[in-house]
Amino acid sequence: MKFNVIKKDPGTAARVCELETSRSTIKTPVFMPVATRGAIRALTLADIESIGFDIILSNTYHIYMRPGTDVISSAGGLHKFMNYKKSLLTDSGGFQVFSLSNLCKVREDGVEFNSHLDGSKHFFTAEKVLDIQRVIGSDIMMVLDQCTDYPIEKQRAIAAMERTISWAERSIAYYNDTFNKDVQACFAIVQGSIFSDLRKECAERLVELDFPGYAIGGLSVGEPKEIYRDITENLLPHMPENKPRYMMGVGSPLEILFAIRHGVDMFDCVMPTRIARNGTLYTSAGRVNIKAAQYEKDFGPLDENCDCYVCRNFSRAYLRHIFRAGEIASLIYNTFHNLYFMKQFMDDIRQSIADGRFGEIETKWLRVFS
RNA sequence: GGUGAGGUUCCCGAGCGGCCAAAGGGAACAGACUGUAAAUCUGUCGUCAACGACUUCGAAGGUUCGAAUCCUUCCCUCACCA
Repeated sequence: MKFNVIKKDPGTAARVCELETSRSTIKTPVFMPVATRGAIRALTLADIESIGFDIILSNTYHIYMRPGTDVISSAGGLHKFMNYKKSLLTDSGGFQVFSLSNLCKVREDGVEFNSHLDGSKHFFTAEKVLDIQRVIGSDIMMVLDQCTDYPIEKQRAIAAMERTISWAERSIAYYNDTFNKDVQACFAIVQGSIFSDLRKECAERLVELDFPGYAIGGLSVGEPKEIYRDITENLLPHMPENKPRYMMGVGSPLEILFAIRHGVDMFDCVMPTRIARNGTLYTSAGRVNIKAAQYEKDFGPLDENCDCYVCRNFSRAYLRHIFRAGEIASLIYNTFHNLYFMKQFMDDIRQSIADGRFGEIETKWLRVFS
């Protein structure tokens, strides 16, 4: 993996970079759609390619549980299995430690899971998670971390952070010893919950380990926006400038915008696809709840400033109707539009940084989504 | 024509003397969703000057301190038999 900073915004920490894997070149800031189980919900890969995404995300835990590494290995990796040719980042399963917490137990040397599919018992260690990602063939692998809930007592946040760092130490040693760095990169994850001193400490200790990239985990898990902003703003200066910076699981346009301002390069989030399936759509005028009665006879396009397939062809009234009727096409159109929107949104921001007018574009989007 | 079952709040459907403005679904309306156990979840859902009052359970009478619930008559559905 190669990484270059192309342009820095003079007024903020926002920047345009190029991330090059063996499979594609990714211009950042970038939004990565989520294909947890090897498919973007409701869309085909052709849709993803037509929108123009150069990188998507999948999940180690889910792929490991089903179809399992045996199938993926036999298929020749996840890329071949799903016939995807561009870059793939895989989350480690650390988030599942948090979101499936009733099914798993964190221990010093790893995480004990009960499968959410059949209840079977599994054990993940820092090394095992990298081994699975080796089989998957991810271009960017994530280390096993311990994502914490909000709110959480500081003592527990410290424990989770220490465990995350200790797993990161084992991860980088294993990575350096057994992986081809040109083919697979490995990112560390900063934890520390909502405690700025912990975030700083965690970042500094992880930076010493010299990972190819750094992620921020454990944010947007229910904490107030003020806290998210505070942590982001204070943490970013401690993350290396010459390496990609990835905000995991974020998010909404405003939070992405804020993180970009402070120097974050990469984002992934289920929000655009999930809210699409639940009837909320992003437009150049803000969020539109397509279920609303006010659109019953609104025969105009969803977003007159959007030139996606959905906006060029269907009215709000029709989109509302097929959503209410439970038509599968509704999920497809809604998801397509929201991901198209996210792509345009990121392109718009990236272009503005390149043109030295990030502040102007930031103001525009702030107005739209506030 | 005969016999049986039944008519409940927008719809389906429970309730069968007081704890019933009436369970539970659905629909409708509004909201949430952030490294996906989510095409999921939450709230509202008779009226009003609304911690209280008023009008509802096919219709009209009646019994009772009190009825959607019991009795009488009527209207209407459905099933089977002729």
